[in-house]
Amino acid sequence: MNAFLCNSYEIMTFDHMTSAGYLVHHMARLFFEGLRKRIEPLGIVPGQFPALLALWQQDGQTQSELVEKLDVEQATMANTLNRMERDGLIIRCKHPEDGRAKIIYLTPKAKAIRDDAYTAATEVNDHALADFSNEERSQFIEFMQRTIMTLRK
Amino acid sequence: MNAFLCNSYEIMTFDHMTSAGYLVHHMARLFFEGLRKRIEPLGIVPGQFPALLALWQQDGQTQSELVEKLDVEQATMANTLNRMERDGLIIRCKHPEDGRAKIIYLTPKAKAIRDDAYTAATEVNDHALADFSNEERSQFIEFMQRTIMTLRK
DNA sequence: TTTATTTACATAGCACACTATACAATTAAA
DNA sequence: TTTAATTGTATAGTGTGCTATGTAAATAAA
Repeated sequence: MNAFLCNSYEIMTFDHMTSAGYLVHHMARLFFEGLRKRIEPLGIVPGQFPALLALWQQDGQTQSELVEKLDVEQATMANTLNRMERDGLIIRCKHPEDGRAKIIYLTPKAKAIRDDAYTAATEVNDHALADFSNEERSQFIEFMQRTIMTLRK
Repeated sequence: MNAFLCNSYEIMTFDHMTSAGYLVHHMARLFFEGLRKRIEPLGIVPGQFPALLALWQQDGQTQSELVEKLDVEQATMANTLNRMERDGLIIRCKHPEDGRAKIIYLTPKAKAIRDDAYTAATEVNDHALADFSNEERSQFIEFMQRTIMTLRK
């Protein structure tokens, strides 16, 4: 259980139960799947959530603005937007001033599911932190924010 | 910044900066990429890490044992093992008693990189939590363990 | 003993992350 | 003004997760 309980260096191993990276990865998969099940009825998938959040907050952004805000690679964003366009969640319009850029607009379908999507995401978060006190909860959030700041450099 | 600062319900939005799921997902991507860069010289990729950890700890396990320990789907494990076999990290041998099962053994190549891989993973964790006190660190780890327990049901 | 169920594994198909690369439009330098 | 560098987007290729499905071997039920 604890590395210090090992009786020799030879059998002392990297412990996945106390590795931050390992735990983060495991958590991420569980959150992702929890969200997937809840938003499936809405016709969206977890990978579309960040872009939807940004566009619900402010419709009509360019791809590069979304890339900046969501901290994903440009190619990832382009592919995600392709699927969202295919699924009737967004349309891409020409930018009036910049011939390279395109402006992303939400369709009525995407606008309509906003509140249900918020509810689904909140449910996942609440379930995950059900046994946390309010103080623990905000401390956990703060720890994660700090970690992200550090890793983004 | 804070939902309570919004002056009306209408413009109050789900905040990605305080959503546990959003933060976990972002963290996971950053850890993943940090590890990727460090273990690339070793000839392995982050998705192989969990299986390698389990096999470094105990060589010669079946696929179903790994699936159980790593909490991934059987298909995910099978595909990961396919790539590991292709990359010369493991070999699959017939199980002496069970004709369905196969036993996974590490190759010398996989055994040889163990210590360097531990070092790489430790570096990522230490970098991510560089500004955490020992107490904060263990609290963070405990929060994540609790979250995983809850989400696994 | 024959049949049904369960178990161990493989594969197909898809989502979503990445790097590497290409190209056209804009902006800066010469 | 012509050329060079930068910017916005798209696509190809790959890794790693998922679900759904198929198959052979082992076990349970009949």
